[in-house]
Amino acid sequence: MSTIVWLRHDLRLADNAAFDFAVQRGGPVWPVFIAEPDGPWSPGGAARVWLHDSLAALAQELAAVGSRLVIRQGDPLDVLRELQAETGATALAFNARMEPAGRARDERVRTSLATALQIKVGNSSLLCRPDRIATGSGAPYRVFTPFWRQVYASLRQHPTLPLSAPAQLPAPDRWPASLTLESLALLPAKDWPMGLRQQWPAGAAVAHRVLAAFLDEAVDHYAVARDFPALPGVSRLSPYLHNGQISPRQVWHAVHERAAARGALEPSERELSWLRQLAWREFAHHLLWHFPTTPDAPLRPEFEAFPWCDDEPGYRRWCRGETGFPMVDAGMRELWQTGLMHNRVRMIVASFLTKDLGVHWRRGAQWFWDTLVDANLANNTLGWQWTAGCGADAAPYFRVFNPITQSQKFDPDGAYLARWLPELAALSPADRHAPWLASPLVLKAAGFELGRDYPAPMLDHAAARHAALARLEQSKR
DNA sequence: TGAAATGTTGGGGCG
DNA sequence: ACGCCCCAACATTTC
Repeated sequence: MSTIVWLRHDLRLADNAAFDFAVQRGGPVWPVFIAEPDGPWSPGGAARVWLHDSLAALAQELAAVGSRLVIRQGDPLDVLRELQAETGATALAFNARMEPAGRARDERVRTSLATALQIKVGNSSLLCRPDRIATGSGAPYRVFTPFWRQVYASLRQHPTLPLSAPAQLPAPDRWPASLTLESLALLPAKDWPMGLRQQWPAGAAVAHRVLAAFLDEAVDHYAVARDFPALPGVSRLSPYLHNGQISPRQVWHAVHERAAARGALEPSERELSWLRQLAWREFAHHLLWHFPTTPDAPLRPEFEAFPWCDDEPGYRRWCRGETGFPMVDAGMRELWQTGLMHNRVRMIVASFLTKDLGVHWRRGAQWFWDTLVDANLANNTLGWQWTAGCGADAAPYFRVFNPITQSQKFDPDGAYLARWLPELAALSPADRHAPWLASPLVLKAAGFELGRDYPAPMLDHAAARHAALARLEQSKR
């Protein structure tokens, strides 16, 4: 009796069905991570850095329970075959992936190795398996609210506790060879903001501290504070959820424990407003599962022929945060420097790219994929199709964000703008939202020159909005 | 999980 | 006292 545990997006010991299976079964356990050849949606630059640090943390966690992390590289099926031959393992356990390429590969591994190994496929990355939830007519959900209602009802009816972490993992007598983490070359050679790694200490223990701090200090204000990017109003758990350093079930359970601690049977409205966001993650995976072409193709087929603009210079200015619209640029610079962008700002920059610039949402999705630490195919696809208006439960195409109004509304004192655009800090908070509208005398007095210290706006928003609506009209015909 | 255009209402200044 | 205009505030429609 011995088990290979193949780890991917479940880099934790607790609430991990694969480890649970291996320990229940008894005998030595070989935890293995396999770096795969680059495919179309293989991890982007920021995600690779994050993966590097996450694997290092996992190796330490494994060492603490008497085990190790075996690192290999190559086609997973070949590598797993080799490992079986080397170790004599009799079982393989892993947690199912939800994105199209991962599902196909899992299926290939499962069927190819089924005769040689006992295989356990767990489900530890979602609260609700996408194939176990459907509308009354049996179709997949395309609208969030009814989806959420069903998820909540079913979890309330069948609450499940997170699995506990094994206190000890039985080690084999002899460890197979392992690559070093460094040899995977996940860290870029140069030119990457080092702030990124300081922002995101990796590991399950950190993830649980982040969660605990959020529940202590912020969850009760979340419903309001989450829209104000200058405030510490959001959990910042998404990178940990993506890698599985914390599981959604652990998060769900922690909120229910918090409610139980004050004698409540159910979470408060405020706590639910946050769990609702966790359910958006479920919804995104639900959609990706049932509509696997959506990373590249619009869910709503009428958008296949949409007249997107090929504005390459505009796209580059957007990427660099040099559009001249402070709220857009602040978000893009936060993204580049930290690997994360506040969700409210994500909607604003995404609207700017797809509506004001008219650039295809896939270009934006690709940039986010390369720069986000929490880059996740399901969430990224949902978010971009939502903004572009071509997805499930999407904002109608004509819903165009005004980057100035949004800025005034959600960063009224300009603190977020000043944080990421220090060149605007000398201006009064009111003038930061649209410096080209400020009085020239005031700008001069502040020693600020538009075009020198900060770019002039690259377009006229009102005109861009009309052009966007005209493109919609054009695509209808 | 918008924003702009357009419509309606009501208070107050004024002749 | 009255009608008229202005305009802010709010509501509705439209993109």
